Amino acid sequence: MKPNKEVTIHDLAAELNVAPSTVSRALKEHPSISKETIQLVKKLAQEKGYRPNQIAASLRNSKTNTIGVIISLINRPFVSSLISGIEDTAREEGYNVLISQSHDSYDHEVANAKALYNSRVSGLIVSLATETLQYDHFQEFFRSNIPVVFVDRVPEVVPSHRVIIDNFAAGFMATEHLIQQGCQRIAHFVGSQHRNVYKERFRGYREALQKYNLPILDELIVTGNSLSLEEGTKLANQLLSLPNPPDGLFCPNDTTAISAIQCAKNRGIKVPEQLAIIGFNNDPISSIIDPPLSTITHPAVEMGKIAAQQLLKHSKHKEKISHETVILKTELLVRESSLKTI
Amino acid sequence: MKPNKEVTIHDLAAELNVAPSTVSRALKEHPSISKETIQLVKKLAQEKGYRPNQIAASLRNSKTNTIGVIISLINRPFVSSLISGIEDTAREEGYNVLISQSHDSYDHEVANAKALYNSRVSGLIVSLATETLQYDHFQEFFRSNIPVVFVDRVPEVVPSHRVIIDNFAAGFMATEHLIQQGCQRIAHFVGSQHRNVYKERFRGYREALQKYNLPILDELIVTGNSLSLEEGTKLANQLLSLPNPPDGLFCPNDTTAISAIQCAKNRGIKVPEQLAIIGFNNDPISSIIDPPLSTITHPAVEMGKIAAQQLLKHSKHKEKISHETVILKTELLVRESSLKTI
DNA sequence: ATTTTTTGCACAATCGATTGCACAAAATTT
DNA sequence: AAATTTTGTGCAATCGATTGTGCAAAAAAT
Repeated sequence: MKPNKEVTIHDLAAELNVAPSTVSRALKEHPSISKETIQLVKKLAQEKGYRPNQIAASLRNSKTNTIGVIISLINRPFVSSLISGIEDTAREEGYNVLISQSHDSYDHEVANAKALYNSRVSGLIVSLATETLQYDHFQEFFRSNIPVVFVDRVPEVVPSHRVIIDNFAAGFMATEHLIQQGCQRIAHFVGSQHRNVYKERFRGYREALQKYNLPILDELIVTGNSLSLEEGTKLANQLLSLPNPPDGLFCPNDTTAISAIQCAKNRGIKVPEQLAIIGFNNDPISSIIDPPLSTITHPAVEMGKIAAQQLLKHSKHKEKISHETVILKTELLVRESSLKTI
Repeated sequence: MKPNKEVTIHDLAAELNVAPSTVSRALKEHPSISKETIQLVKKLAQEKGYRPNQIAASLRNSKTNTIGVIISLINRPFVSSLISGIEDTAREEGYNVLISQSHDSYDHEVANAKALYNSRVSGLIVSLATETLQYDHFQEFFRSNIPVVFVDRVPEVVPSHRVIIDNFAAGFMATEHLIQQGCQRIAHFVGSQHRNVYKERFRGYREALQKYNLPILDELIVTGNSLSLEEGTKLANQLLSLPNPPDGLFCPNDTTAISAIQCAKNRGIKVPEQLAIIGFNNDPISSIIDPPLSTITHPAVEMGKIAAQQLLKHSKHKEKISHETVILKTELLVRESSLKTI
């Protein structure tokens, strides 16, 4: 008994007095191999516990059956749901998933892209770092015909496969909802304007105000970067310290919306009566906080699934040209934090 | 210009009129290669954009520099933090991270273990599925001397590397805290008794009661399985419908503690005055809910980092024998949900 | 000026699976 | 019965990096 040794096709071949090539083909049920041989090979493979060595196959085929993923930080509700969707779909199809975090840093993103490229991933799913402004680090993938699918935070200039939501429509919808609740002075936390998601949500906000003939006031538009809980608190305090504070607030994520709710409570400002708040993402926390947070649903798991499906489709069929963009549905989820009337 | 072709050491070798083996050694600064040659090779490698093919190296070395991870569900605060820690540490060391979700199913866990084994991971980090009762699917790793590190939810019978917290002490601490707040009838949501984490927390609960001469009452001990938000609500309702309801509750996770708080609020039961509640994990949500939830801190990110470090250590040094167990600190985090006295 | 040691590099096998091509035996056609 | 086609396998090269062994040239020792 030599338990440490892996069984290879050569071992099987030797035992059956056939060539390794025959074993290889038999295992794949190649038409030019007789049924009997196929039976024989498969039976022995089973008995001896043969496991195909993916590495060897990968080397030979220059294909790894592995999907690389670059995201900002796993440790965020939206992101972990996204990955969950990717992983489920990929594994069903026999693909592995290699993940890497950019920590929202451009340098990390570049390094991770290189590492994944060197690992010869079959495809790449990327949600861009906040910092990223140029996209040269994906060129090698394009050149090598390795499909890249961008999700959620996508480049605006690079033609590419994308799976996104309609951030403009969602931003518009959120703002319009606040207007319909009677808000007159609606504030907005602006995220990094390099990123489509925040830029578009902001645009939706502005267009909604215009449609209803409300002024766009600079003092009500405050700019954030990380949009973390801490930053949200800072921004909220800034707004609520205004001589004429807002009566509505559209936050581009739930995290800062939560900050705002807490900040308002601390200051004795009633939500939604004095300040109606709506967030974005429908994080689990949004339904827990008091008052429950109105928000925009974001189909994170589905987005991951579809991104993986797209990737596998392009990976298999080698459809090089068409750059597909899939736009997923979002919905306005009205809870108490924005419900002034009734 | 043929952009699709990858540069190999053979290309470099040909151009410099040296052997591929020399190039290989030069790139690794092997002592038997002259400084000048090393310079030359590195310069050309740089110029031609040479990228080592990990696959080829993996095949040759039977080492992939890839860590496999099996967890229940990425999409949970504790788990995503754990992975985040693993990924950061692994990548620093030049390792890739391959993730897979068991969805708390034994069958999935087995399938994932096989898939990762076939992918020839250099090591495996596992947090067991709730369902898992036997551990044969890890035998191949043990036999092949591939290090396996269990984290948080670890097998009790299999000798192995582990990174855990002292669940018994934590459970004791949480319960003792409630007792010290004056609770007399302390309830507990019991998780799956196959899993060390829930078993030990439960044991801590019982021992604390005994130490303070409080009775262990069956009616106050209700058993859950998924310990989800929904299940928590069900269990909480069950408890609060008792003729003589509890005045304290120790939940083995924050999720069910949140359910309990909301459930109590809905029934007009005051937390913590009528029902003091403490959770476990210190999920982000725990500080947001009203009242803020007392809980036990769980160093998820650190746990991931240490698990990865342990793995890499064992992977590199081939220290086969010693099965190390690392126990991380947890702390009682008292917030309002359990604070009866001043 | 020899002999011995050191230095620097090349050769060739190896990791395990894949695949184009060749080729003998069997089946079919004339 | 001879010629042709089909069927089933084997051979050998390939993917790209690694490494033990061997050998010539340069350096050091005699």
